[in-house]
Amino acid sequence: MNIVYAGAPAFSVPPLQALLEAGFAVSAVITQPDKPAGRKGTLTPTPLKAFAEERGIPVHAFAKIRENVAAVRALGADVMVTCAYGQILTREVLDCFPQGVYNIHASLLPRWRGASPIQHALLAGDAETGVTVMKTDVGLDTGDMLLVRKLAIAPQDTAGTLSEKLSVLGGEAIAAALSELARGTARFTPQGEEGVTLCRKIEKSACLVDFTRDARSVCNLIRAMNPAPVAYAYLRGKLCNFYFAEPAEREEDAPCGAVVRADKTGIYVCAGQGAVRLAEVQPEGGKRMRAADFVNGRKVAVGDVFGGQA
RNA sequence: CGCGGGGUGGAGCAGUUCGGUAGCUCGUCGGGCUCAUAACCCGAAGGUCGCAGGUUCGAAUCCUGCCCCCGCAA
Repeated sequence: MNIVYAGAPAFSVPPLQALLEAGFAVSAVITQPDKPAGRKGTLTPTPLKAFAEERGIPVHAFAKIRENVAAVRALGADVMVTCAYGQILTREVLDCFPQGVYNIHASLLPRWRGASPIQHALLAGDAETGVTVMKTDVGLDTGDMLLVRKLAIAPQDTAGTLSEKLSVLGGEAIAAALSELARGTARFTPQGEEGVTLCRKIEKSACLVDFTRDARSVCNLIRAMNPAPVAYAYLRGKLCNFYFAEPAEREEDAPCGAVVRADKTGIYVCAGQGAVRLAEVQPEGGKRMRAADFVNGRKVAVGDVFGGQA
C-alpha cells in the first residue's frame, strides 16, 4: 500500500512517525507552503515538512492542492492520509487515490467537525474527547468513521497538552486503521445525525477574557487558548496573557475582574461566579511566568482590575 | 527597515531622568516558634548590573557597536 501523507502543524507529525514505525510505505508528504513566522518574518517550513525532510521523504507544498490535481495523481499512491492539513479536498483530489483518503480528526465525530476541535472541546467543558479516523468525502468531516479512540480530558489539560496526547493517539489509530484496511477487515460506520457540532477557526477576538462570565467558563477559555492564540486581558494599561487558571472560591465580594488576593499561590480574580486563580501569566514584553513571580515583582496587587481595554 | 517592551544574586522586579561600587518581594541554607502551616520570628550564603569599546577621578547609570529574550502585527 503506497501512501501519501498530508498535514502541516506539529500535530500532524506523530501520526506520520507512527506510520513509518509501523512499516507503512509513505512515498510522499504534502504540506502547506513555507510561511513567514516570528518577528523577523523568516520563511519557515511547516513542522511536518521539516520532519519529512529529515526522514528523506519527498515533500510537496501546494498553495492550493485542488489546482494541482495532476501533480497529485502523478504521485501514483493508493491512499492518502490527512491530518490537520488545512485545505479542503475536492472530488478530483479524492479520486486520485484508488483506495481512498483517510483523515485523522481530533474529536469524537460527529461532535466538533471543523477547524478547531481540541479548543472547542475544552471551551465547552467536555469530559472526554478523542480522535476519529474517517474516510474523507466532499463534506467537512462528514465521512464514514473507521476507528475511534477516546481520551478523558484532565482538569489541568490545555489545548497544548491535549494536542500532544491526541496526536499520539491519532498515530496509533491511523496505524490500526490502515492495517485493517490492508487486511480487508475495515468496517465503516456512518456518522450519526445526533450530536453534530461545527467549529470554526478561533479568532483572536474570542480570546479576550470577560470576567463577568463564571469562573469555570473563564478557566476553560484560558485552557483552550494555551499555547495559542492565548487568552488575555488588560492590567495597568498593559496586555497580560493568561496561560493557566483554575476556578477558586470567592471569599469576598468585588467587581468582576478585580484582584481579590495575590500571593505565592496565585492571583485571584473575581469572576461572575466564584473566582479565578491565575497560575501562569505573561505580561506584555515579558516572559511567561508563574503568577507568584508576577506578584513578587509587584506588577499586580489586590485592588488592581483586569479589564477589556488598555 | 512594521510597532513596542526588556536583559541587575536561583525567580520576579526597583534603581538609569539629576554618574559616586546595589535594594525589594520571594526562593535557598541554618536556627527558633507552633498540634500544625503555601503562617510567623532570627540569621546566613549568593551579583562579571547581557557583551565589547569609549567619556570620567569614578558608570548598573552617559556615548558607540553587537548579542539575546518577549508582547502586538503579519
